[in-house]
Amino acid sequence: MKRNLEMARSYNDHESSQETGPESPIHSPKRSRRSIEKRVVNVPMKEMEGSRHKGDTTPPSDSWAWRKYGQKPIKGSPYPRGYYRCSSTKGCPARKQVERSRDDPTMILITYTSEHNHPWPLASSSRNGTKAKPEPKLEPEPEPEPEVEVEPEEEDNKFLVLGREIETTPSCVDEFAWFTEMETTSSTILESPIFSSEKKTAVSATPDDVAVFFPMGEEDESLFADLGELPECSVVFRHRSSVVGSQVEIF
DNA sequence: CGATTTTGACCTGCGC
DNA sequence: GCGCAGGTCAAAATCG
Repeated sequence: MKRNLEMARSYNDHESSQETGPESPIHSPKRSRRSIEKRVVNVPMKEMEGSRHKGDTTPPSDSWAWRKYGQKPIKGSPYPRGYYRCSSTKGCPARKQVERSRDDPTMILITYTSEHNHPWPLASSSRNGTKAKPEPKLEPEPEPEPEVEVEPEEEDNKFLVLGREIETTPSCVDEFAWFTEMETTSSTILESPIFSSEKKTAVSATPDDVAVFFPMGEEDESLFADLGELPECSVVFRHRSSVVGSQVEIF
């Protein structure tokens, strides 16, 4: 593997092409990490039974296509960390890191990463029907939640955002064309009951915050029960100019 | 043959 | 400023 100046140049090109490139910009090393949101999810190894591949950093299967682009040994951890990029759609900015928990090797730590303007490509991780029982782990004491607290309330297009009932508006849908594109171009996603055409994809918004929901059925709900309070089929993000690196820990 | 994974090099951010 | 650790790239290998 010879990498010379060409390599170094590609980094710069990548950086400069972000402004004019046709594709959505993916994360650039130079981009401030403050504009990157992270979401950490713990998944029991059990969940991985249905995964296509096995391995230390093999992520649990979900409704999204992920392509591995790197793996690194992490200092202090006996397990390497795998780096995955969303390949469901072209230019998808979402990424995730998968590693075994050093404290509990039976747990897989998944860190979803995306730029703050992009929704989290979260979806079911238990499509094989495996019902992992809810982890008895204690929920960390409620600390000031920087994120929008959202509760899925399936009632047509209405949803609760911070206790307020919000209704879907067409303009909101336009704003999330990213998702629309996902639905039409990814067969993987179409397979998911979450994205089935009959189900309404609800989008709600407030002037400052934006939350997107994918209402789930009862069985889906039970599937996600083990994921704590973050239903993987829901997506929360927001429009805020100053985002302090938010990180949500499940469990 | 196209898509995905592996793997080593390189870049960036951060702490000292 | 330097070194380390984490993150990313892309060629080569592998897979389906």
